[in-house]
Formats: sequence, C-alpha cells, structure tokens
Amino acid sequence: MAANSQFSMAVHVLSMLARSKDENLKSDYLAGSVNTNAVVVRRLLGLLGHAKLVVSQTGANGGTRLARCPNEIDLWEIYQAVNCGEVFALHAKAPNQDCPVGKNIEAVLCCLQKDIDKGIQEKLSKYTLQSVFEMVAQGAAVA
Amino acid sequence: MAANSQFSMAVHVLSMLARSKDENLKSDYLAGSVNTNAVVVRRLLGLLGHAKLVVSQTGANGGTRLARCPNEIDLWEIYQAVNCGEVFALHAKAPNQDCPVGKNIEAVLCCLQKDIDKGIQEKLSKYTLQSVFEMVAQGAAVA
DNA sequence: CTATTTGTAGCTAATACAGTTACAAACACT
DNA sequence: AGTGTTTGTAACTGTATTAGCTACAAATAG
Repeated sequence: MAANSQFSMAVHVLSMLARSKDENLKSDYLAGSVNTNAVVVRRLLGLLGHAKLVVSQTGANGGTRLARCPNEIDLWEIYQAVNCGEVFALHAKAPNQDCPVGKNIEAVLCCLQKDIDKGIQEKLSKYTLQSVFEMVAQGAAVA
Repeated sequence: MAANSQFSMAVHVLSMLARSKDENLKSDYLAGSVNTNAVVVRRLLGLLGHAKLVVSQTGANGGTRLARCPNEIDLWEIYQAVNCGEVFALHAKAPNQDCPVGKNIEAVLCCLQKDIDKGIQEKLSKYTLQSVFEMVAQGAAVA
C-alpha cells in the first residue's frame, strides 16, 4: 500500500465532478465510487482545492464541485496538484565528494529530472479533464 | 527512505564503470563513491547484469565492468533495468464497478500510464551513458 | 436549534527501500 | 590442494510513505 495512487484517484474524482457539473458532490458519495474512505477523498480534495481546481462547502447541502469547466483543466495541472515527488529520487545520502563522479553526478541527475518532468508535462497537458471524461463515458457506452 | 533512488545510483555506478572501461571495479569501491553499503551496490549490479548492461566476476580479482561501450548504452535501458513501477499507481482497490465512471476509469488511466512511459522513453533514449559521463567529467573540470 | 458536511488531527496496518550481517559459491594465485 | 578475495543472496532491522479509520471541532442550511 505504498505506491502513490493519488493521481489516479484525482482523475477519478474529477471525472465524477465533471459528470455532475455545478452540483455539490459529497465526499461520502465520491468515496463510494472510488471504493475508499471518505476521509481519504477529503484529503485529496484538499489538495485539489489548494490548486484551485475544485471548490468545497462545509455544512448541510455542502460538498465539492469543479472550480472551472472540464475543458479548462488539463491533466498536467492535476498531476502537479497531487504529485509531491519526482519520477526518480536523487541519492538518499550525498555521494562521496572526493570522487570526481560523486562530486558532479547529482547536478547531472537533477537536470535529467527536469527534462523528464518536461516530457511528462508535454504528454499530460495535451489531455483535458473533458477529453478524459469523454473517454470514460465512451467506454461505459461500449461495455 | 522510501523513494526509489535506484536509477540515480545506477547512473552513478555505470558512470564509474565507464570511466574505468575494461577494468573490473569492486562493489566495495563503488559503494565508497556512492556512499552506501557494498551489498546495496551488488543488488543493483544484479539488476544491471540481468539487463546485460554489465558483467560481473566472482572470486579474487573479480568485480564488474560494462558489457558494452558507453555510447551503446542509453538511459532508457538503464531506467527499464532498475525501474519496477509506473510514474503513478492505479487504484489500490478496484473502484466501484456499479458506477459508470468507476467501471471505466482504470482502462483510461492505463492508457495514460503507457503514454507517459512513452514520453519518458523519448526523453531518456536521447542520452547515452557516454554523454552523461561527459557531462559529469565536464562538471568536474569546472569545479 | 438541529442535522449535515467538511477539515483535520491522530492512530494503525501494510508496504517499500536502504542498510547491515552473515555465509555459501566461485575464482585467482601460489 | 590451500588460501585469500570477491560476488551473490538470504535474512533481519529501521525508517518513511500511504491508505484506511475514528473522532471531533467548525461551518452551514433549513
């Protein structure tokens, strides 16, 4: 249970919100679709709210809805909102600075991280939440 | 200590091997540069050996050397050799199959995973071990 | 005022990785 | 043959991260 499935859950939850546009959905209801606990969903919605992707209301008749139209939200924004780490981690402990390789490898790896991130951005920014939701809806029609 | 730094360590170790081409380097020596334990290095070298990137010899005067020239090894091969997981994980538990979104979201996410992987491949296959080692060596010359 | 809902703190369990010790197997050298 | 070196690997520990859960204060509608 250690792999990060927050992006998957985020896309799932946001697809639900896109389907029920301008309607407040409750964390309990969303948790039922994701098949998890309502608190886990609320924690995720906290991140998404912080990124200005959703708006939540407390109290009776409260819940969460999209802050923008689904075609104005791309997956790169979602990825950034929930993703805390890089694709690969740098050395846990700094390498031996007395070794010519150890001294410079981290800077090179850091550049690589940024280049990979840019690659992911290029891929993900091509998808809007709208397009993803349509793929999901289409699958539902077929199956 | 839970983030995966195996790719970083692999690039580091392979750069060391590229620097001492056709010479057997010992896990203990490599561990000294990476600043970790020799067994950790040997475990990594096991993966790299399985991927036919390095060749190891047991016994006295044993050690590990590159199986190919540094300009015939690209970073995508290294990434594949050590990377066990995807950039993001799918749902830990399967979503609610009675929900139209839950029923189809996993297939869509799976396609996304593959697309991202392709993006990473495009980026990483542009770098050879040779080019990375040259960047490291250049940094050493400057600093 | 009451019922509902979010936000969040605090805990437990599962998982993954790094680090370590220990030792068998392979090998070179004499 | 015998000795010393090195890899390969199993087994264990410590630590970090995530998911899942309970509990409760704060906010809100009616």
